[in-house]
Amino acid sequence: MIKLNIANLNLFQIAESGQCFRFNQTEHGYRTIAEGKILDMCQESPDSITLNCSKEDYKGYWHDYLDLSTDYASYISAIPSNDSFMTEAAIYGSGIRILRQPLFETLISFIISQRKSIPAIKTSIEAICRMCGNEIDEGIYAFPTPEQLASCSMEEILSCSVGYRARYILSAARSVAQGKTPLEELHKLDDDDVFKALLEFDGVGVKVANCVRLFGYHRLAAFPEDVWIINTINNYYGGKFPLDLYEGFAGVMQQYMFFYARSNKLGK
DNA sequence: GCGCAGGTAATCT
DNA sequence: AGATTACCTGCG
Repeated sequence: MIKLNIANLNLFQIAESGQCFRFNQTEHGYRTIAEGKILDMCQESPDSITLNCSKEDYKGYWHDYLDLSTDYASYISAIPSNDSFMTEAAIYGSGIRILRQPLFETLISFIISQRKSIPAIKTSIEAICRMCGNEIDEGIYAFPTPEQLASCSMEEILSCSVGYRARYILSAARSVAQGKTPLEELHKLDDDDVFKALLEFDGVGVKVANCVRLFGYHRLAAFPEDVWIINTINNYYGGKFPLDLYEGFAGVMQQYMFFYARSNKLGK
């Protein structure tokens, strides 16, 4: 058990921020599953959490997964005081951190996300894990590797309620499994080239590529525009968000905006 | 029972 | 380039 005293980290806010689909509330706290590992977490106070994992796993994986080295307070204090919406939104979601999620899982998850509600996305992802992921613990399955998913038939993938996205999923899994698109290698590229490489996948457009760039590759400059963000910009920024004010960390602002708008059912 | 959901690609003008 | 439309299916 690891106890951390840290500001700007709220498990509820992260779970509801829309960046992750297997980071969910449990009886006692929160649980996330990533890279074949399970992490149980508990919010002990606004400024402290406990993690149920070994020191090795913490240092070797979860520390970076939870993005604990990034100073979010500095991003929040960089918000100009005349941007009253963002000031408010950042206070509201000040515990959000942008996770470093497994690349392949992030890619497939956001391909699934198109025109689906968040609960429906989660249902499909769990079905895929159960269908072909390793069983990590009793009834708990890892997200499949590219090879595992690529070896599934179209019918099997269709059975996970993904509809017309099935061919996108299979095509992406095959491309990665065959080494045609080496996801890990893309880490070396700059933001623009990561974006272009992701757009090569069939079924990946601007929105999904930006989500993978932000939530997988941790490129904080990426600014995914989904319906919540578009509505918010239309309603509160006159249709144009001042991206230049947030150069290099607009993705963090996107998260504050999304969480604030969706939690308060703004826009629509 | 029924519209819609964290979009994308194809097919128009 | 910009606008329009079909698309699977579970959730509310």
